[in-house]
Order: sequence, then structure tokens, then C-alpha cells
Amino acid sequence: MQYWLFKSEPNTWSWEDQVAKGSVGEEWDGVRNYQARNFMRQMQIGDQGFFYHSLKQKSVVGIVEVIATAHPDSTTDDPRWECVDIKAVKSVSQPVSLSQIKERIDLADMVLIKNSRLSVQPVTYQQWAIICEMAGV
DNA sequence: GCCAACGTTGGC
DNA sequence: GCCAACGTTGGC
Repeated sequence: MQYWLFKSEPNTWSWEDQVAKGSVGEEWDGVRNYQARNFMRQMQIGDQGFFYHSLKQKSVVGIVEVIATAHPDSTTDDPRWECVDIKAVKSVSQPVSLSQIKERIDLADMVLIKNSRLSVQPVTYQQWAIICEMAGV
């Protein structure tokens, strides 16, 4: 079991949109970045991830689960791009903001901080546990 | 709205 | 294969 972080602009695809899809889930399409794609290729069904809102909110707002491994991205004919499917598991009771994460020295190594532009990122179990605690999960 | 950081593209 | 130019992302 591995842990990840999925970043989305709420204007484009929000947590509310994800929740509305229920257990059917939705593909995490539109990724046009090799690093992000490579992480998605590593994902297994049952892996869990944080759903992060960028831009205005800049917070971890929910927990998602991988329900389909990497497959061609239906939004492009370009065979280079793949995506996984994820479903919403639960909303966090306390969104964890980027500034809160930055305050924690034990989260200083997070990819979110070191490479803020990467839209799909790995999260270590330790980081996962710390943020779950902060989020009241 | 600005700008820094980063990734991609294309000319050489 | 290098690197300049360009486009995009996301924090501020």
C-alpha cells in the first residue's frame, strides 16, 4: 500500500465534483507531465491519496482511493498519457493548509513543498499519518 | 496580477 | 546533445 497526493485546481475539478461521483469514481485525466504519469503507473488498486486544492484554498480537503490502475487518458489520442481512476473516500474534518504543512519541520521533505508544481506526488507513510492526524481523519 | 520555478520544444 | 526560448503552474 502506497500513499499519494493529487492536486487539482478547484475551478477545474473540485473535491465536491469528486464526491459527487461517489464510488463510481473518475479518471484523473489531463495530466501532461512525465513525472506525474510515472507515479500513476506505480499506483495499485487500494492505494490511498490526499486530495489537495491548489490556488485559493491550498489545502488537503479529502481522502481518495485508487480504483483502477493506469490506462490511456480518454481526453487525448496521444498514447503517451495515462491516468488512474480514483474515488472519494471521505472528507477531512479539518482541512490542512499549505501554511500549516510548511510550519512542520517533520513535513519539510514533502514533495508538495519541494516541487510545488508536480500535480501527482508520492507521500510517505509518516507524512500520511501526520497529516491525517492534523486533518482529524 | 506578478513572477519564480520548472518542463518542454526546437534550432543548431 | 546542448541550450535558449517559450509556455504553464501555482504561491504570493
